[in-house]
Amino acid sequence: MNKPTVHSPEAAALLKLDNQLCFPLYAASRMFTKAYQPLLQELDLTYPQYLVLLLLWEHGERTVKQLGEELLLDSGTLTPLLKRMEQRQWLTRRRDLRDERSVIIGLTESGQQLRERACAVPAALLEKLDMPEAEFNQLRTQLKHLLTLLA
Amino acid sequence: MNKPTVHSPEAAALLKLDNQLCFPLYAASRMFTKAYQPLLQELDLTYPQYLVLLLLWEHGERTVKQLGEELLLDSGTLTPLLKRMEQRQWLTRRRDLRDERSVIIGLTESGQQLRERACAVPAALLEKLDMPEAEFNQLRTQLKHLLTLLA
DNA sequence: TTCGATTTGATTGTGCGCAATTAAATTTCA
DNA sequence: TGAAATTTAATTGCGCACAATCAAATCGAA
Repeated sequence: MNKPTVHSPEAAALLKLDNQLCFPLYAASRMFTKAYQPLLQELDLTYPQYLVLLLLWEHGERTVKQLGEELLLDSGTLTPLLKRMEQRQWLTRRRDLRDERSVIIGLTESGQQLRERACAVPAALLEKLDMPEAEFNQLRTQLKHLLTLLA
Repeated sequence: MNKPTVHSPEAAALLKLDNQLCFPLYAASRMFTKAYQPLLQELDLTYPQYLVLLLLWEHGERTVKQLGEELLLDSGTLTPLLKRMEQRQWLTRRRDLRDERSVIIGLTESGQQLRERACAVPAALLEKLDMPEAEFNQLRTQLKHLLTLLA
Protein backbone atom coordinates (compact mmCIF):
# COMPACT_ATOMS: atom_id res chain seq x y z
CA MET A 1 0.00 0.00 0.00
CA ASN A 2 1.55 3.29 -1.08
CA LYS A 3 1.31 6.31 1.15
CA PRO A 4 -0.35 9.30 -0.51
CA THR A 5 2.07 12.05 -1.47
CA VAL A 6 1.45 15.59 -2.58
CA HIS A 7 1.73 14.35 -6.13
CA SER A 8 -0.80 11.56 -5.74
CA PRO A 9 -4.44 12.19 -6.53
CA GLU A 10 -5.43 10.85 -3.09
CA ALA A 11 -3.37 13.43 -1.21
CA ALA A 12 -4.73 16.24 -3.37
CA ALA A 13 -8.28 15.05 -2.69
CA LEU A 14 -7.64 14.87 1.05
CA LEU A 15 -6.48 18.49 0.99
CA LYS A 16 -9.85 19.64 -0.34
CA LEU A 17 -12.15 21.22 2.20
CA ASP A 18 -15.05 19.31 0.72
CA ASN A 19 -13.60 15.92 1.65
CA GLN A 20 -12.74 16.74 5.23
CA LEU A 21 -14.63 15.95 8.40
CA CYS A 22 -13.24 18.69 10.58
CA PHE A 23 -14.38 21.66 8.54
CA PRO A 24 -18.15 20.95 8.54
CA LEU A 25 -17.77 20.17 12.24
CA TYR A 26 -16.01 23.48 12.88
CA ALA A 27 -18.43 25.47 10.74
CA ALA A 28 -21.58 23.78 12.04
CA SER A 29 -20.46 24.34 15.60
CA ARG A 30 -20.06 28.07 15.01
CA MET A 31 -23.34 28.33 13.11
CA PHE A 32 -25.12 26.44 15.88
CA THR A 33 -23.77 28.85 18.47
CA LYS A 34 -24.91 31.69 16.24
CA ALA A 35 -28.39 30.16 16.16
CA TYR A 36 -28.41 30.20 19.97
CA GLN A 37 -27.20 33.77 20.14
CA PRO A 38 -30.49 35.73 19.80
CA LEU A 39 -32.15 33.47 22.37
CA LEU A 40 -29.26 33.64 24.82
CA GLN A 41 -28.86 37.38 24.36
CA GLU A 42 -32.30 37.80 25.93
CA LEU A 43 -30.87 36.10 29.01
CA ASP A 44 -27.60 38.08 28.85
CA LEU A 45 -25.70 34.83 28.37
CA THR A 46 -23.05 33.57 25.99
CA TYR A 47 -23.13 29.97 24.85
CA PRO A 48 -20.27 28.79 27.10
CA GLN A 49 -21.90 30.57 30.05
CA TYR A 50 -25.17 28.79 29.22
CA LEU A 51 -23.31 25.46 29.27
CA VAL A 52 -22.00 26.20 32.76
CA LEU A 53 -25.52 26.95 33.94
CA LEU A 54 -26.87 23.74 32.40
CA LEU A 55 -24.46 21.79 34.59
CA LEU A 56 -25.22 23.79 37.70
CA TRP A 57 -28.97 23.50 37.18
CA GLU A 58 -28.63 19.78 36.69
CA HIS A 59 -26.11 18.91 39.38
CA GLY A 60 -26.00 21.79 41.84
CA GLU A 61 -22.59 22.91 43.04
CA ARG A 62 -19.54 22.05 40.98
CA THR A 63 -15.84 22.71 41.39
CA VAL A 64 -13.96 24.46 38.62
CA LYS A 65 -12.20 21.18 37.99
CA GLN A 66 -15.49 19.31 37.55
CA LEU A 67 -16.84 21.95 35.17
CA GLY A 68 -13.63 21.73 33.20
CA GLU A 69 -13.84 17.96 32.95
CA GLU A 70 -17.47 18.00 31.89
CA LEU A 71 -17.13 20.82 29.35
CA LEU A 72 -13.58 19.97 28.26
CA LEU A 73 -12.44 23.48 29.09
CA ASP A 74 -9.43 24.52 31.16
CA SER A 75 -9.07 27.09 33.90
CA GLY A 76 -7.66 29.65 31.49
CA THR A 77 -11.09 29.72 29.89
CA LEU A 78 -13.27 29.04 32.92
CA THR A 79 -11.76 31.33 35.55
CA PRO A 80 -12.45 34.64 33.75
CA LEU A 81 -15.80 33.35 32.45
CA LEU A 82 -16.91 32.38 35.96
CA LYS A 83 -15.72 35.71 37.33
CA ARG A 84 -17.88 37.52 34.80
CA MET A 85 -20.84 35.36 35.78
CA GLU A 86 -20.12 36.05 39.44
CA GLN A 87 -20.13 39.80 38.75
CA ARG A 88 -23.56 39.42 37.18
CA GLN A 89 -24.64 37.63 40.34
CA TRP A 90 -25.65 34.38 38.72
CA LEU A 91 -23.18 32.30 40.71
CA THR A 92 -20.84 32.31 43.68
CA ARG A 93 -17.20 31.28 43.96
CA ARG A 94 -15.74 30.05 47.25
CA ARG A 95 -12.80 27.91 48.29
CA ASP A 96 -13.56 24.41 49.53
CA LEU A 97 -12.77 24.55 53.25
CA ARG A 98 -11.71 20.91 53.24
CA ASP A 99 -9.34 21.45 50.31
CA GLU A 100 -8.37 25.03 49.75
CA ARG A 101 -7.06 24.23 46.27
CA SER A 102 -10.61 23.73 44.97
CA VAL A 103 -13.06 26.49 44.14
CA ILE A 104 -16.73 25.59 44.47
CA ILE A 105 -19.16 27.24 42.06
CA GLY A 106 -22.74 27.58 43.25
CA LEU A 107 -25.90 29.23 41.97
CA THR A 108 -27.34 32.41 43.40
CA GLU A 109 -31.07 32.96 43.65
CA SER A 110 -30.98 34.82 40.29
CA GLY A 111 -29.00 31.98 38.79
CA GLN A 112 -31.62 29.50 39.92
CA GLN A 113 -34.42 31.66 38.57
CA LEU A 114 -32.75 32.00 35.18
CA ARG A 115 -33.57 28.34 34.63
CA GLU A 116 -37.24 29.12 34.17
CA ARG A 117 -36.50 31.54 31.36
CA ALA A 118 -33.92 29.23 29.78
CA CYS A 119 -36.20 26.22 29.62
CA ALA A 120 -37.71 27.50 26.37
CA VAL A 121 -34.32 27.67 24.64
CA PRO A 122 -33.74 24.01 23.65
CA ALA A 123 -37.23 23.64 22.21
CA ALA A 124 -36.82 26.88 20.23
CA LEU A 125 -33.60 25.54 18.76
CA LEU A 126 -35.16 22.23 17.85
CA GLU A 127 -37.83 24.16 16.01
CA LYS A 128 -35.25 26.31 14.21
CA LEU A 129 -33.36 23.20 13.15
CA ASP A 130 -36.46 21.39 11.93
CA MET A 131 -34.58 18.10 11.66
CA PRO A 132 -36.32 14.71 11.86
CA GLU A 133 -35.98 13.25 15.33
CA ALA A 134 -34.36 10.08 14.02
CA GLU A 135 -31.67 12.03 12.19
CA PHE A 136 -31.13 14.26 15.22
CA ASN A 137 -30.67 11.29 17.51
CA GLN A 138 -28.38 9.46 15.13
CA LEU A 139 -26.20 12.50 14.61
CA ARG A 140 -26.02 13.10 18.34
CA THR A 141 -24.97 9.51 18.91
CA GLN A 142 -22.31 9.68 16.21
CA LEU A 143 -20.94 12.96 17.53
CA LYS A 144 -20.68 11.53 21.02
CA HIS A 145 -18.78 8.61 19.58
CA LEU A 146 -16.49 10.96 17.66
CA LEU A 147 -15.90 12.82 20.88
CA THR A 148 -14.76 9.66 22.64
CA LEU A 149 -12.28 9.11 19.81
CA LEU A 150 -10.94 12.65 20.16
CA ALA A 151 -11.06 13.34 23.90
CA MET B 1 -50.04 19.26 22.29
CA ASN B 2 -48.73 20.86 25.46
CA LYS B 3 -45.61 22.97 25.31
CA PRO B 4 -42.87 21.80 27.66
CA THR B 5 -42.44 24.03 30.68
CA VAL B 6 -39.71 24.14 33.27
CA HIS B 7 -41.88 21.95 35.41
CA SER B 8 -42.42 19.29 32.77
CA PRO B 9 -40.09 16.32 32.54
CA GLU B 10 -39.51 17.00 28.84
CA ALA B 11 -38.17 20.50 29.41
CA ALA B 12 -35.91 19.28 32.20
CA ALA B 13 -34.56 16.54 29.93
CA LEU B 14 -33.91 19.00 27.10
CA LEU B 15 -31.86 21.15 29.47
CA LYS B 16 -29.45 18.28 30.11
CA LEU B 17 -26.14 18.48 28.30
CA ASP B 18 -26.37 14.80 27.52
CA ASN B 19 -29.49 15.20 25.39
CA GLN B 20 -28.26 18.09 23.32
CA LEU B 21 -26.80 18.11 19.84
CA CYS B 22 -24.86 21.35 20.06
CA PHE B 23 -22.57 20.43 22.93
CA PRO B 24 -20.94 17.33 21.38
CA LEU B 25 -20.62 19.36 18.19
CA TYR B 26 -18.93 22.21 20.04
CA ALA B 27 -16.67 19.92 22.07
CA ALA B 28 -15.74 17.65 19.17
CA SER B 29 -14.89 20.65 17.03
CA ARG B 30 -12.47 21.94 19.65
CA MET B 31 -10.95 18.53 20.29
CA PHE B 32 -10.50 18.04 16.56
CA THR B 33 -8.67 21.33 16.28
CA LYS B 34 -6.54 20.26 19.22
CA ALA B 35 -5.72 17.03 17.38
CA TYR B 36 -4.51 19.11 14.43
CA GLN B 37 -2.45 21.39 16.62
CA PRO B 38 0.83 19.42 16.95
CA LEU B 39 0.88 18.76 13.21
CA LEU B 40 0.08 22.35 12.27
CA GLN B 41 2.53 23.74 14.78
CA GLU B 42 5.32 22.15 12.74
CA LEU B 43 4.14 24.30 9.85
CA ASP B 44 3.71 27.41 12.06
CA LEU B 45 0.00 27.41 11.24
CA THR B 46 -3.21 27.66 13.22
CA TYR B 47 -6.24 25.68 12.10
CA PRO B 48 -8.10 28.67 10.57
CA GLN B 49 -4.91 29.68 8.75
CA TYR B 50 -4.62 26.12 7.43
CA LEU B 51 -8.19 26.38 6.14
CA VAL B 52 -7.33 29.54 4.21
CA LEU B 53 -4.36 27.80 2.65
CA LEU B 54 -6.49 24.78 1.67
CA LEU B 55 -8.68 27.12 -0.37
CA LEU B 56 -5.77 28.95 -1.92
CA TRP B 57 -3.98 25.72 -2.83
CA GLU B 58 -7.16 24.40 -4.36
CA HIS B 59 -8.45 27.47 -6.17
CA GLY B 60 -5.57 29.92 -6.46
CA GLU B 61 -6.32 33.55 -5.77
CA ARG B 62 -9.37 34.42 -3.69
CA THR B 63 -10.89 37.68 -2.52
CA VAL B 64 -11.49 38.20 1.18
CA LYS B 65 -15.19 38.02 0.41
CA GLN B 66 -14.84 34.63 -1.29
CA LEU B 67 -12.79 33.24 1.60
CA GLY B 68 -15.42 34.53 3.99
CA GLU B 69 -18.23 32.87 2.06
CA GLU B 70 -16.43 29.56 1.81
CA LEU B 71 -15.25 29.43 5.43
CA LEU B 72 -18.29 31.23 6.88
CA LEU B 73 -16.02 33.79 8.52
CA ASP B 74 -16.34 37.57 8.37
CA SER B 75 -13.76 40.26 7.76
CA GLY B 76 -13.38 40.92 11.46
CA THR B 77 -11.83 37.48 11.71
CA LEU B 78 -10.17 37.25 8.32
CA THR B 79 -8.50 40.64 7.99
CA PRO B 80 -6.15 40.32 10.98
CA LEU B 81 -5.58 36.61 10.27
CA LEU B 82 -4.61 37.35 6.67
CA LYS B 83 -2.35 40.19 7.79
CA ARG B 84 -0.50 37.79 10.10
CA MET B 85 -0.13 35.33 7.24
CA GLU B 86 1.09 38.14 5.00
CA GLN B 87 3.71 39.08 7.57
CA ARG B 88 4.93 35.49 7.56
CA GLN B 89 5.18 35.77 3.79
CA TRP B 90 2.79 32.97 2.96
CA LEU B 91 0.40 35.16 1.02
CA THR B 92 -0.04 38.57 -0.58
CA ARG B 93 -2.83 41.10 -0.26
CA ARG B 94 -3.62 43.58 -3.05
CA ARG B 95 -6.61 45.60 -4.14
CA ASP B 96 -8.44 44.46 -7.24
CA LEU B 97 -7.64 47.13 -9.84
CA ARG B 98 -11.02 46.61 -11.50
CA ASP B 99 -12.88 46.99 -8.19
CA GLU B 100 -10.90 48.71 -5.49
CA ARG B 101 -13.33 47.51 -2.83
CA SER B 102 -12.04 43.95 -3.15
CA VAL B 103 -8.79 42.62 -1.73
CA ILE B 104 -7.26 39.71 -3.60
CA ILE B 105 -5.35 37.15 -1.57
CA GLY B 106 -2.65 35.22 -3.42
CA LEU B 107 0.03 32.71 -2.48
CA THR B 108 3.71 33.53 -2.29
CA GLU B 109 6.34 31.05 -3.32
CA SER B 110 6.68 29.94 0.34
CA GLY B 111 2.93 29.60 0.56
CA GLN B 112 2.91 27.35 -2.48
CA GLN B 113 5.75 25.28 -1.11
CA LEU B 114 4.01 24.81 2.23
CA ARG B 115 1.53 22.57 0.41
CA GLU B 116 4.10 19.84 0.08
CA ARG B 117 4.65 19.72 3.80
CA ALA B 118 0.93 19.98 4.56
CA CYS B 119 -0.09 17.09 2.36
CA ALA B 120 0.76 14.63 5.12
CA VAL B 121 -1.60 16.31 7.59
CA PRO B 122 -5.00 14.90 6.53
CA ALA B 123 -3.71 11.33 6.40
CA ALA B 124 -2.11 11.72 9.83
CA LEU B 125 -5.43 12.91 11.24
CA LEU B 126 -7.29 10.03 9.67
CA GLU B 127 -4.86 7.68 11.33
CA LYS B 128 -5.26 9.41 14.69
CA LEU B 129 -9.03 9.15 14.40
CA ASP B 130 -8.99 5.49 13.39
CA MET B 131 -12.67 5.59 12.39
CA PRO B 132 -14.15 3.15 9.86
CA GLU B 133 -14.39 4.80 6.46
CA ALA B 134 -18.12 4.19 6.22
CA GLU B 135 -18.77 5.92 9.55
CA PHE B 136 -16.47 8.77 8.57
CA ASN B 137 -18.28 9.32 5.30
CA GLN B 138 -21.71 9.09 6.84
CA LEU B 139 -20.83 11.55 9.58
CA ARG B 140 -19.34 13.95 7.05
CA THR B 141 -22.50 13.77 4.95
CA GLN B 142 -24.72 14.36 7.96
CA LEU B 143 -22.62 17.28 9.16
CA LYS B 144 -22.79 18.88 5.74
CA HIS B 145 -26.54 18.49 5.83
CA LEU B 146 -26.68 19.99 9.31
CA LEU B 147 -24.62 22.88 8.00
CA THR B 148 -27.14 23.57 5.25
CA LEU B 149 -29.86 23.71 7.91
CA LEU B 150 -27.86 26.18 9.97
CA ALA B 151 -26.11 28.37 7.41
C1' DT C 1 7.60 14.13 59.99
C1' DT C 2 9.39 16.19 56.13
C1' DC C 3 10.42 17.20 51.62
C1' DG C 4 9.55 16.25 46.85
C1' DA C 5 5.72 15.29 43.73
C1' DT C 6 1.06 16.14 42.53
C1' DT C 7 -3.18 18.63 42.26
C1' DT C 8 -5.77 22.73 41.54
C1' DG C 9 -6.63 27.39 40.05
C1' DA C 10 -4.95 31.76 38.56
C1' DT C 11 -2.32 34.49 35.33
C1' DT C 12 -0.33 35.94 30.93
C1' DG C 13 -0.11 36.31 26.13
C1' DT C 14 -1.73 35.20 21.50
C1' DG C 15 -5.21 34.22 18.19
C1' DC C 16 -9.59 33.59 16.80
C1' DG C 17 -14.90 34.79 16.32
C1' DC C 18 -18.27 38.00 15.88
C1' DA C 19 -21.38 42.18 16.53
C1' DA C 20 -21.36 46.88 15.48
C1' DT C 21 -19.58 50.73 13.26
C1' DT C 22 -16.96 53.20 9.80
C1' DA C 23 -15.13 54.34 5.33
C1' DA C 24 -14.36 53.95 0.60
C1' DA C 25 -15.64 52.36 -3.93
C1' DT C 26 -19.14 51.05 -6.97
C1' DT C 27 -23.71 50.55 -8.75
C1' DT C 28 -28.32 52.02 -9.58
C1' DC C 29 -31.75 54.77 -11.15
C1' DA C 30 -34.46 58.91 -11.27
C1' DT D 1 -25.29 63.01 -14.52
C1' DG D 2 -25.60 62.86 -9.58
C1' DA D 3 -27.47 61.53 -5.23
C1' DA D 4 -28.89 57.36 -2.71
C1' DA D 5 -28.28 52.57 -2.00
C1' DT D 6 -25.24 48.75 -2.02
C1' DT D 7 -21.00 46.30 -1.66
C1' DT D 8 -16.63 45.37 0.39
C1' DA D 9 -12.97 45.72 3.89
C1' DA D 10 -11.20 47.60 7.93
C1' DT D 11 -11.65 48.80 12.72
C1' DT D 12 -13.12 48.41 17.54
C1' DG D 13 -14.39 46.04 21.53
C1' DC D 14 -15.46 41.99 24.03
C1' DG D 15 -15.45 37.13 25.10
C1' DC D 16 -13.80 32.84 24.52
C1' DA D 17 -9.90 29.05 23.79
C1' DC D 18 -5.71 27.41 24.93
C1' DA D 19 -0.56 26.95 25.70
C1' DA D 20 2.67 28.04 29.11
C1' DT D 21 3.88 29.40 33.52
C1' DC D 22 3.24 30.23 38.37
C1' DA D 23 1.75 29.69 43.19
C1' DA D 24 -0.47 27.55 46.83
C1' DA D 25 -2.34 23.53 49.01
C1' DT D 26 -2.25 18.73 49.61
C1' DC D 27 -0.47 14.13 49.37
C1' DG D 28 2.81 10.44 49.95
C1' DA D 29 6.83 7.92 50.53
C1' DA D 30 11.05 7.46 52.99
